[in-house]
Amino acid sequence: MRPGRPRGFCTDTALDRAMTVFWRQGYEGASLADLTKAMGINSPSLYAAFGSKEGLFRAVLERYDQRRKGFMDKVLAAPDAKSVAQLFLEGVAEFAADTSGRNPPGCLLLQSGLSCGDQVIPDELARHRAEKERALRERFARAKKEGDLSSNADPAALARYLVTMANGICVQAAAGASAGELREIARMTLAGWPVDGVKEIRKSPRKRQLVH
Amino acid sequence: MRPGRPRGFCTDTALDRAMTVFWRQGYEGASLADLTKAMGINSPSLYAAFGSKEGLFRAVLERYDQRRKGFMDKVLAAPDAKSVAQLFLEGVAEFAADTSGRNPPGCLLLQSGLSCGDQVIPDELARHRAEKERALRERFARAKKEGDLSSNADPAALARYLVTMANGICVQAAAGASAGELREIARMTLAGWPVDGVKEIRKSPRKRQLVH
DNA sequence: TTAATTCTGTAACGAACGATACAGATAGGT
DNA sequence: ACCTATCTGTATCGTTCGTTACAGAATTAA
Repeated sequence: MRPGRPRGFCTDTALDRAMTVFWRQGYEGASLADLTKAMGINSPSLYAAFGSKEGLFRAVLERYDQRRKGFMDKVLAAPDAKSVAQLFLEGVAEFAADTSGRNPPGCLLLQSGLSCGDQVIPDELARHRAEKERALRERFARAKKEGDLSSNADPAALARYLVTMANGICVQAAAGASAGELREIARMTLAGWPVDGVKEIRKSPRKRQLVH
Repeated sequence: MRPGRPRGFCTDTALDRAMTVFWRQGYEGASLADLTKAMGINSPSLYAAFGSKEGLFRAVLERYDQRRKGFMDKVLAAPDAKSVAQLFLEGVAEFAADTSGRNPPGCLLLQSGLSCGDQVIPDELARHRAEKERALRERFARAKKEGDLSSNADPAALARYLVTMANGICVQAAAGASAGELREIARMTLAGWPVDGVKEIRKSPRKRQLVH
């Protein structure tokens, strides 16, 4: 064991509590006073452990990814592209509306800093979101090779479409939408799962648009 | 004319410049120094005209709605529900990616304060977004009465679905998505315009889900 | 001209911000 | 027991925040 006085708090617990504050108030709206109070520590302890407010934030983001990894793994392990989409969207809808735990509604990767005085924060968050899009894209590319996605499907477009809807769902959740409403949005999206639609629109785009 | 020294700046121009700052940096990330510099005035002028930072922000929101009213009117005037959806989503995609003017990419109603230390700001923004959802909902209810939307369609769900996707598109735009990518997302959504899908899924939900 | 009114620029206010200096407390290594 | 290393709490740092006091400039009304 390393010499010196041992740390008097659990790092992960502290990060979870800080996460709630960033989630609810955003990066800039979360003051050091708010954070230290929620984490149950004083600022010198915070700075010794995480270096700075931005350092704490990055640690929170890592912790978040770690906590969400199980979900993404389950989604990516689904047997086919449509199931991946379904698990993803329904899971996001469920997660975004779930306030049973410590988490506010919505998604940390959106709420904590869509815009900031310092562009570094939104950029970092966009990178984390893009990571999930990349995972979906690669999963769909595999699905295409394995044949459960048609040869003219566009994995990149499908992944972008899904994360776009997922982000929209999170925004709705942050604005107070109910779990039922979010589930319905996911269901509507999946009902129009665009693989067939894209094929169709390429064959006869005008006709498709005039059908009601 | 009212006595006293006349105002030395154009209110609307000042609001437009302030809008850009709020849009890019968010409500809390936009300091008074940033705002007065962009607006080309000193703080006493700002406070005389708008009362406070929050007052300025609310004036900016009104100005934003005013500038976007033409778009929503055009959307709502479309002849049928599908056209409304198409004009709305394609318009949002175009608008969110358009940086030819002063506007940053994305949407002010999201970027300026999805989360804040003071919950009043996110609430106010959510109210403005909900207003557009309401307009779409009422338009779809009319479409249902007029018969160009099937009798089992849900206007509220359709409106919620559309604004959810629109918000997602704005998030993607803020993260740097290209106009082409956003247009494609809009196209994919419209290709799966869920009125048919909802009808279908109610008749045979299991079957629909197994088709790839 | 004078009085009344409103806006402008300078300069500064108290409060809150993120970040730290420092001394005391608590551990391991020898 | 002693030195070194790390963490904790108090108390405070300089900066920036939103906001305003004040005096001078610019206008109308009489």
